[in-house]
Amino acid sequence: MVRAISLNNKEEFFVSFSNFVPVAQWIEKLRRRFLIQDFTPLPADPKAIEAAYLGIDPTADSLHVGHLVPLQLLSHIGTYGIHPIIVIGGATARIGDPSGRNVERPLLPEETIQENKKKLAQQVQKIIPFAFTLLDNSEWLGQLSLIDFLRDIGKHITISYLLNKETIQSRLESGLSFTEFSYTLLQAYDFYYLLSHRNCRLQIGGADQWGNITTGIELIRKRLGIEAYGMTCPLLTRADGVKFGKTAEGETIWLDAQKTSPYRFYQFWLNQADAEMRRLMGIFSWKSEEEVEEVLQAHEQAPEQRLAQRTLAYEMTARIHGEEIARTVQQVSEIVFDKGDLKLLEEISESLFQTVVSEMPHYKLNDSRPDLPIGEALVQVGFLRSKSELRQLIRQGGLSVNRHKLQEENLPLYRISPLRGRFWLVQRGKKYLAWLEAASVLSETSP
RNA sequence: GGGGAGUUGCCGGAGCGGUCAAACGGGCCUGACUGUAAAUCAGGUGGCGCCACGCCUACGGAGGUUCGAAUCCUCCACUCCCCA
Repeated sequence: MVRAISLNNKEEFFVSFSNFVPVAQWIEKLRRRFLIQDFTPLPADPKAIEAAYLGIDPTADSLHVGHLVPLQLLSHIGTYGIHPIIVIGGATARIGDPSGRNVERPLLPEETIQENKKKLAQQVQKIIPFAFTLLDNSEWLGQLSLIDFLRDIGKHITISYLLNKETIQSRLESGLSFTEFSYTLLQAYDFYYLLSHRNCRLQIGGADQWGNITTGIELIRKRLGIEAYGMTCPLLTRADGVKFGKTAEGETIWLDAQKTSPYRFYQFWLNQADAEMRRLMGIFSWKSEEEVEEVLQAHEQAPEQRLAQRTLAYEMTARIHGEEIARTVQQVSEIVFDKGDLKLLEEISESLFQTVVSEMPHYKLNDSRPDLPIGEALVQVGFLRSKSELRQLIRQGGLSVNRHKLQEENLPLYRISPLRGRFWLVQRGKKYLAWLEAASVLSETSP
């Protein structure tokens, strides 16, 4: 049985610390960055590891911010001289990993997986800042015949071993197909294959991957008599238990600009709580420990400046979307929040104004009646869900147009003069800002 | 195969013939306080309307009993538990 060294158990940690000095040093660094949850006993000499791998199944067409955590861990390990390997699970995505799931996954069509694979590969390039190897496990799993699999792999792992896995046990009652049950073995085979062909001895993953990782280690030990290693990063949750990378409303923050605009992406980081910043900067920032410390110190001097959030938000946006876009969305955020003066919006250049509009949520009217009531416009366009919500907001003073609190739902929209002849800055609550664009005068098709 | 329990709003969970658009808690939304933080407090949280009053749609699905059903009956579907 593979034993975990849990960081919750300090005594055990320090035992391992004294046993494996060089590796223990970088473990300690990673620990201070909150990047490690558990790991198996590791060899003292990092050369014994050579390469480390992380598997990602192309089950969606983009990575989201949650994926960044294991990717950062892998990257950091890379900086200690261990070659990173990313395995895109083209084959395993066709099966579906039951870990951390309480219902059977729907099977994905082959074309979708192929498209997802390409997109994820591109995104990974942006995240790992140096050379790494990218593989697709269909390369070897596709070759594997069922009979060979059962003889060579299945024979080494007992059912009771698998049934003891927490991820499998928790699904036994709610239903687990044989297909998903087999997933663990396929991932174990990945590890076995990578060790055999790439001399990769370390697998990393999220905490939910622990069971899959240790099965691989077990398989390698039994078949080859070689020791392999595993390491997991924490699954980030916020104080309230919501998965990190999802907003409170359940919206996922994707890396793909089409799915999550760079403005939203920037705002996501900017809105993080002070108390989380040490951990978040440790995990996500490439700044050195000293630099992070400096930022946090400065932040504490004047928390209202939100320096830590701004710093991280900029860094992350620049990494994923590029410096130029990062600068733009930062500027846009400042224009609409900090210096929320409408005059400024009238004064900036047309192209900058266009950028502001296109970066932010944007609703377009197609009703050009001159007496269109403002409330109706906002509901029609989807900014508000219903008239009930509209009234509710007005009653509480949570709705404004061009920075003026709205008090009357039936006020004709055009009574409020739009910015630049056709835009209104509409605001719901404190943070949700969007643009409402007037219907073009030519398309007068409304009844 | 036999016996038992259950399916309620975003979630958990009350309700067991009318006063139920459904207690309570969580979540979420909004407000106050602030720093686009946290904590706290307050209001709201099916939809619509001429909004302190009314209408429509809702308590797994389909029928039925009744002046009246989330609540009773029948059938169907699904879930869980115990015994074989």
